[in-house]
Amino acid sequence: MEKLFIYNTASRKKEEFIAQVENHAGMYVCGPTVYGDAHLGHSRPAITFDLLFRYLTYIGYKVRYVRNITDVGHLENDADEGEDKIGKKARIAQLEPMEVVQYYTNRYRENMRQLNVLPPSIEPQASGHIIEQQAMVDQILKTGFAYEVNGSVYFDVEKYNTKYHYGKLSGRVLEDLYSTTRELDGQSEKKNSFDFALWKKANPEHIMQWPSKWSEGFPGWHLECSVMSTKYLGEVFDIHGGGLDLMFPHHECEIAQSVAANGHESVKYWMHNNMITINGQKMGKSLGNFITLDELFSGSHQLLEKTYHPMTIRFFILQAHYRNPLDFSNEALQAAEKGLDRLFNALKTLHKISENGTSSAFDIKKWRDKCFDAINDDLNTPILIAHLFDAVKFINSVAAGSAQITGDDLILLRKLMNDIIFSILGLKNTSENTALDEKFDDVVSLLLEIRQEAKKDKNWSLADKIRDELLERGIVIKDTKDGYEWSFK
RNA sequence: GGUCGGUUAGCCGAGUGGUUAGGCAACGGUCUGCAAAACCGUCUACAGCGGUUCGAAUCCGCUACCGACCUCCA
Repeated sequence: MEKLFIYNTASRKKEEFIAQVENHAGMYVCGPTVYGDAHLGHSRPAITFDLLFRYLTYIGYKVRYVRNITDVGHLENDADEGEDKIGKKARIAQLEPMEVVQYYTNRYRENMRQLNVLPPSIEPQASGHIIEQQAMVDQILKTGFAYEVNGSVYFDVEKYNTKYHYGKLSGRVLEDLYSTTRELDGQSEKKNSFDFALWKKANPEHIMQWPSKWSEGFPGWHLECSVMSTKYLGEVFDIHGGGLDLMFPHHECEIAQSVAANGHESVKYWMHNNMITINGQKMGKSLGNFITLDELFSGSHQLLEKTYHPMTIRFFILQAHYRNPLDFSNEALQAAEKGLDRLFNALKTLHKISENGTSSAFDIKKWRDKCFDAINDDLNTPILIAHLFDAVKFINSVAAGSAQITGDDLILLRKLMNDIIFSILGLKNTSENTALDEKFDDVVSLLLEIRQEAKKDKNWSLADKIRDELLERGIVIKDTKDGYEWSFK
């Protein structure tokens, strides 16, 4: 099996991935809070961990991938005084909270499908695990790291920190938090402002609440991940992923909860993807500077110069390393689009060319090792893609007759290119047609056949007319050596 | 203010103590009725100032600038 090294946020080092259970890998990734459409930022963790999911599977692990849907307990603004995000949306839209949840969950899944992100093995919802969350609150109360006030239960960070280190993941020291954590307006029920809710008593008008021994209420946001990861992956599991912005306080709180409840940590490898920025600033819902995925795919945002195919987005994201920030721009996206086209054209060429020599001008086995070294090095897809373009150049040279390839090498190169591009990187051909498109393709092809005949008769005015008129309707004609190609503008 | 990270050619974006990352754009060429596309070739940068070293863009220090987290966030 390939030796995979991944950067563990907990140790700030690249570590060899060694599974808890041989040949099995467990992954938990923080999914979306379903109160709005997914934006470009959401695509990064989805694609990053989809890549990991695919790669672990590819190299032979049986992977259980859990990605949650947050549908309750996630508060707006201040951690304790804010309104539940789903509840707020439901109130404004005059819908049942679960209608909001269902609507945005469906849309999220559709966007993920478009990005060719595989569905996780399990996609649990917080609202479906209220009982388990209550059990964990109980457990933490029992071990003494939580306290109850007026029907709400809070995690006692200060007490926890006397025995363990609260802040170890994000490198925070509790003493600093005293001065940097914002004080709440009015009197808080909490002993300290950095304590966080495990169970919140709901106001009577709160539309999402469940009975419990403490109060009619709802679980705290951080709890769901601790509970659902444990339930489906065990008390100790391999990988926990999520956006860098969740490291503190969300993941820190998860660690504290697990340790308080079970006496030990659950996660072996913490992985965090970096942010997507726009004009150098983080793209986020609360900042109002985000572009939704639907807007990207349809070009309907004022910042967009054109529509972008979901695969362009995927390739754009894979061309940067997941731990570095990635800045959005039309120019960068269009560069990715053209590069991806070039890659797929070469792939098409690769299946057309045939053996043309007794030795190859390109050491395929060495190239293979370089590709896997790249991805094994903390999923370094930019390097991997750079290697793919080395192969592209070679393939084109073979097609042009200026390089040789043996039959065995051709078979090997085809397999490797397919494996890397489709199975591992999860890219899809952008010109894949549906049944409806085939009819359309037929009609356009008919016009282009007529144009070919006109060209043969040197009837340039008719040939140009067809080309120009189609262009006016958004269809671009490209003549090739042995025919033509067309695409939408 | 605290903590952490970053500053790479026109743009995006990797990486390494000494040898061309890659993509896009640009330029030159091949092909072509024209155009586009495609293909081939060219383009050698690492914020500033010190230090370590035979050698640093790569390690260390300082300065400047940028960002993330510290409140919900992918």
